[in-house]
Amino acid sequence: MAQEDVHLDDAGLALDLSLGGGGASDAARRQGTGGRLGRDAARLPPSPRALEPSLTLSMPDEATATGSGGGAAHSVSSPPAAGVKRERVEEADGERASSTARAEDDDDGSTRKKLRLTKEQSALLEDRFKEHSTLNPKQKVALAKQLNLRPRQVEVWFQNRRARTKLKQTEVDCEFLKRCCESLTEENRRLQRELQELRALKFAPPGPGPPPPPATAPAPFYMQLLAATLTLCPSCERLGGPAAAAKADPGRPKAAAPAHHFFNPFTHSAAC
DNA sequence: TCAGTGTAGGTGATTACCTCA
DNA sequence: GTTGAGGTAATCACCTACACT
Repeated sequence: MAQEDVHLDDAGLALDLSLGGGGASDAARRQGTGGRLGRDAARLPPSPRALEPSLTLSMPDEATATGSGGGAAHSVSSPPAAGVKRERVEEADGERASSTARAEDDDDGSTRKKLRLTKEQSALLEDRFKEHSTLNPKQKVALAKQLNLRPRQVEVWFQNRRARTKLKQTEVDCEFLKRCCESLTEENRRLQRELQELRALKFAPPGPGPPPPPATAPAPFYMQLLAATLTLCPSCERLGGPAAAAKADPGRPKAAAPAHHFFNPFTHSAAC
């Protein structure tokens, strides 16, 4: 993605928004254009462990799930001479492959398998993630057992889910800031125009009739957004909104918020 | 219309590093 | 100060969907 910069020079406020990332192709990334290259360059080429195939493409109930004779293609013992893609092609019935708790290391040892969770597994993981974005070891083992996965797989799934959720939120935040900046720019232009008009009026000869009332522009977009998104400081628990205050401290009276401590949702900091 | 191909995006897995008890 | 567990960040590698020829 191209970098986008937003400047608000007119208002004496400058803010650069870099909306980067996601632009690197697989090929580019494989050539080491990633941001962590400096720290991780030493791990190229990949360690033997990275090349270890750790999982298989078998369904726990594939005999019944596929309902056809094509299920044998998932077998671990099938000759993997041509690598993973051949195995995918051989999934004639289109059933999504899944790793299972029974998964074992592949005999082949040349490439690691790309596995897909079933819809049911993904749905349950999503449900659990909505409840809690982290799992304690007990929950992890229980969920793994329920899904017929290894605890490590559940752990990895949650790690990736957290990372990608955060990434999406960052993108949303960037978009929000971008719109804020656009709104500020427009507001600044409007104020500049207004100032010019006032200056012109000051030096204009007095005319008959009362001066026109000041134009009441609607609240600028950024103000509306800020009002909608700013919450009160969670660290000092001085939450202004009734719902937020009740959530933070149900025992606290709703009116017991003497000072407003605005919380910046982007920096996760408060001015208190 | 169909097959082959290139590409972008999604996602499971790995690795290095950081934080904290 | 050391250690182990669990977290994040970055990345790899595979797979799929889709556009294009």
